[in-house]
Amino acid sequence: MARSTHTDRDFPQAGHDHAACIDEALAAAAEVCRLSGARLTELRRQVLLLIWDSHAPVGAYQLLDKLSRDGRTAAPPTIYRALDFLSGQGLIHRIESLNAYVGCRDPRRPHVGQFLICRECGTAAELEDAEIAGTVRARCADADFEMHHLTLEVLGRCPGCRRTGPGQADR
Amino acid sequence: MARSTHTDRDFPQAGHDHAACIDEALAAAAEVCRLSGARLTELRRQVLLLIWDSHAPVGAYQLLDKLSRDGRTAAPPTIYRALDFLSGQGLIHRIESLNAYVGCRDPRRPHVGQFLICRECGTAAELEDAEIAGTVRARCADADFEMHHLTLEVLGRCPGCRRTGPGQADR
DNA sequence: TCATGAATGCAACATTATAACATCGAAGAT
DNA sequence: ATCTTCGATGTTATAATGTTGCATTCATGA
Repeated sequence: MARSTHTDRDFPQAGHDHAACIDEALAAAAEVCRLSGARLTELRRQVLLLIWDSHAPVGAYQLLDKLSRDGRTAAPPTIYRALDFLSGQGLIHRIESLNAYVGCRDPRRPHVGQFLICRECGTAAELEDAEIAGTVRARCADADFEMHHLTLEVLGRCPGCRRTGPGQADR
Repeated sequence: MARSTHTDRDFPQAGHDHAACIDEALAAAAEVCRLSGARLTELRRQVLLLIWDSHAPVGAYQLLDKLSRDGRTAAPPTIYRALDFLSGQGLIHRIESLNAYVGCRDPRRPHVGQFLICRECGTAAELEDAEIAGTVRARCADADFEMHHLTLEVLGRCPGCRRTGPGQADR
């Protein structure tokens, strides 16, 4: 069966051009906020950048540490408000099974996130697969259940870590 | 499209015979533990019962309160150890998006849980749909990703709550 | 310039989960 | 029957994650 409409971007490779990811994320964020009339303040922009440090989900308190290291005073509400804003704009997703947050690769098109998350390197890839979403919707319809939000997270081992050998520790 | 092999039990109805659910859960638990050689102690049995108070996922500290009301002294590790044991035996599932725990309806057959969770009444229904699981596995294969664990949780509104009217508060 | 409301700073607190170590008790070995 | 052993439980403290409430600042439009 065809891969249907999932994103054309594959699992983030070790040596990819991450600066391009960051540039794209910032450009998309600016556009999304402009269209929605929301204010992408310096703080919010800064937090978004910190989240985009890598493709691995980051915890709220890790972000707090990073903010502090950047010289900004920050208490938990600071970061949680920024996270609320960013996720409200669809710029980031929360990974429920890790209590962590990751940048969205396609915020211009609203969608529910579907994630493959590597236990070894921490990297998360966003799937956004229409067939999965469709099947889940169909099952909800079967059950007469009104679907509001889907959480789909697969934990496992990414292509890169599989190549580097089998015996690594979890994280 | 056919419903494939998902469980024959539908969304738990308001007036169903819950005593039967409890009996079945206890019987299954006894059998599972007997087969695995694990010890279903009084404490663990008691916690399992408390979880089966309803089909709504319960938080660890709610369980602690219930245990205390039952006259048993209990600190957090008590409950978390029981939860670890029960989920290790496949007798309960953790709902990541709620930080809560719910009884498994078919512990004899190991599986990954897929849940429909009602925001209004809290009730969770376990799907265990082979088509969804198959599609997810296929996407992982496409991405050369080694799947270890799937978390699939749909938040929404259950048939019963839909019938009682549209304007209820979340929970 | 002023009024307004959103954004941020800040202190305290609530919730969820784990670590470390002591004690108890069931089950088999002697 | 008693001992030994190891898993299960008790207990205290603490870590990790998230929220409430209120004061202050700042951008924006009247």
